[in-house]
Amino acid sequence: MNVSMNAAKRKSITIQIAAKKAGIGIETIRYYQRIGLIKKPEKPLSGYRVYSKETITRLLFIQRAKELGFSLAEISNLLALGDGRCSETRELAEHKLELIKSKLYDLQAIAKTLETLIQSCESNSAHQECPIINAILTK
Amino acid sequence: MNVSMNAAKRKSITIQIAAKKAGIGIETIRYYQRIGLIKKPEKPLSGYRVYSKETITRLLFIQRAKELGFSLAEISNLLALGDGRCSETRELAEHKLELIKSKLYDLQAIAKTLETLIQSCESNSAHQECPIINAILTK
DNA sequence: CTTGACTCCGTACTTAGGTACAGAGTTTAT
DNA sequence: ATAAACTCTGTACCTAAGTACGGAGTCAAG
Repeated sequence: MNVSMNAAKRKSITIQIAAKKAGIGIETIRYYQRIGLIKKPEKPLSGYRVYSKETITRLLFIQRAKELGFSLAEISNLLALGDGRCSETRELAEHKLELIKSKLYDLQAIAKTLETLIQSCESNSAHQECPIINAILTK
Repeated sequence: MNVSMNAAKRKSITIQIAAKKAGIGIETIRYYQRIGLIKKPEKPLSGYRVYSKETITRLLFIQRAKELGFSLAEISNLLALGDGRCSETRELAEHKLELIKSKLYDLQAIAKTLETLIQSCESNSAHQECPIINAILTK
């Protein structure tokens, strides 16, 4: 037991701390390691793996990109691109934006249809055949 | 071999024909049977199951409701409600509409962010650090 | 009457993104 | 020095909505 070990003891980032900092679960980190999205820190001959700030940053990047609708596979691509291939990154983003816009369009149509159905249901005070069921049946 | 068998022979609806009419795959029909979403037609002691028009209607209903964003579990509920419980049907539809609206809202925010990122990337003619990567990193 | 197409049934596999757990080792606190 | 808490590893399990497959039976045409 020497001085450097004492220093390490005080603040080395274990997987639990890394998970907390990144706002995800431990098992999720292990899962990301399994699929190669992040790499495992080297394991000291005996003891626990220690996580670096870079790994935390990477985990936060992954969270953020997920919020933007990227899949883990796409995030993997983004991370592989890194700096210097800005145009490829942009292409990925543009493609994803197209998909999102198309999804938006579909969802808007669906919402509109549902709203119409609900309205017709509300004005169905006679409580006859349910207009929603009927409308779905007779597209 | 009698007269009624001849009549049946000419146009009985086998699973393949049912699938075609409903615009889905055979295996999907079997899957719906497995999860109890539709029931199997009675099987003649020897021979193939014959599908009724009602089943086709039900399959079409399922397709249509799926397009409206209902899950198979929800569709199962819708079908169980049937007629006479219009208000329950309306509640299901209203709940689903809320979910869809919230999804819409999220997607709009995502699209806006992505658009901004792509624009900043386009004006990055100096080809320095990729603004998209940076922006995701420094949320 | 045989061949090819179709059906039935049960089971296993798929994708995406995790989540859970058992058993062994390690570290920390008392 | 020992118990509690944590980690590591591998493997199994989960949801949703199918898809695939193997083997046996059935049906229709030539």
